[in-house]
Amino acid sequence: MVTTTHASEPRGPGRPREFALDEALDKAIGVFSELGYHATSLGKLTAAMGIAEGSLYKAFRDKRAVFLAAFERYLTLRSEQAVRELASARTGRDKVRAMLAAYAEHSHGKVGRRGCLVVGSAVDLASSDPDMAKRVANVLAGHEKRLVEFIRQGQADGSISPGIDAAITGRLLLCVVQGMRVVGKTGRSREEMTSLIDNALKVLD
Amino acid sequence: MVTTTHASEPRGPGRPREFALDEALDKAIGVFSELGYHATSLGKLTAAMGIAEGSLYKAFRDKRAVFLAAFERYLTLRSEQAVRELASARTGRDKVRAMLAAYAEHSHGKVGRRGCLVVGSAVDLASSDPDMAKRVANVLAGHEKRLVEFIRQGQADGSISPGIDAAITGRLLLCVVQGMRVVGKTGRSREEMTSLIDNALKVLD
DNA sequence: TTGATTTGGAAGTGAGCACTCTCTAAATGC
DNA sequence: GCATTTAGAGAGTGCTCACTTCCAAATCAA
Repeated sequence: MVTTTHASEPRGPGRPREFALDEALDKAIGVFSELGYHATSLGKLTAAMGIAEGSLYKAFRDKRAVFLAAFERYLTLRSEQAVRELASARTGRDKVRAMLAAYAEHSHGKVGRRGCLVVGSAVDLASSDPDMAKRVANVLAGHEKRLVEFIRQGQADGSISPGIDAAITGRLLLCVVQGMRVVGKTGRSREEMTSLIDNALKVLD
Repeated sequence: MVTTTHASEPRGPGRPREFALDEALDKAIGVFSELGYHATSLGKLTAAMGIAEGSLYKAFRDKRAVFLAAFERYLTLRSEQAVRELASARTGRDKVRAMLAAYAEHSHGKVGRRGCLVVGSAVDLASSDPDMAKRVANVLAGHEKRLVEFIRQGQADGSISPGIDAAITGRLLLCVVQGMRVVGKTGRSREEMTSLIDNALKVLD
């Protein structure tokens, strides 16, 4: 089977890997998101990924390396999805709205209960793993920067009031979307989350 | 010394407890908030609380019971503090502002990095401990209800626009404050957090 | 004082953890 | 086809975990 992200690798010697790395990582994302890093034992991890412990340690140095790979893949997937969902948005305001809508969709029902891997990392690992803390901080800073850019763009295209402070408002909206992820962990409906969007957009006026 | 919350207990027979329960719980709140439930070992817990394992198990059934007691005390302390900080607020708008300000004060610097025990519980225990999940959901629902009441009060006293939907706006503000706690874990300055307050209040117009 | 009762504290215990070893299977290259 | 290389899988390993046990110390009721 396909071994890594690229289908046609320049196959070397040795027995080929029997499982798809990315698919296994997708399962890992699920367990880590649901239980957090510390509560996820290797038994649960291998059971979810569908591979034996030995095989997992052939592919990754240790548990932390698995988490790191899952974390990076999570970011890639979410980023790709964001690009898709923002494609149709033209004005800066539409882009902000699309971003809020994307978070609303991820913050209700089963997926909402599962939670966000970034938020989970921030809570579970930030104090014990300085490197992970830095990564999480970078991700949130990136989201913040993107929101600020959307706001500036909106101020340029006229869809957002020129009177507001883009930096502060961007940070505020970062809090809104991260907060949606936390509140979504307590089991909320789609309507409860999507109804927030238009109200949140009032900070752009 | 004093053993429990009430100084003058009707002392029974036996050797008196040598440590103050509430003070020990305050230390427990610190460790649990910083590391989360699963990453907090009994060794770290007893070291922080300043008591031996045997003594801890005399006072609590198990680790979960310690966490539960710390959780309840955390809620009590925060609630008492909230009452104090809201005392001077007269209008509904002022009460909402005071609540945002309180969260901003807890979401920067060292305390911000330590994180919120409720948010931590939501992320670390919600999926593995249904009872804790329910407790967290109840706490957030309580905060939401309070915010909604403040908004309704503000609409009655004229400090908040009567045109807005109190239920939705209250939920939105809940996301804002919980999000501040998440973002605050990545190390933010006081100014970064307090500057959000006035911008967030625009959703009341 | 004496006996009952409870705490303090350290040593001990079984379970579960992350991780490794070993052996077999399956691929490539000469 | 044989040597080499890598993957798969399960048994094994040492360690840490939550939790218990045991005994000395401290207090109260008689």
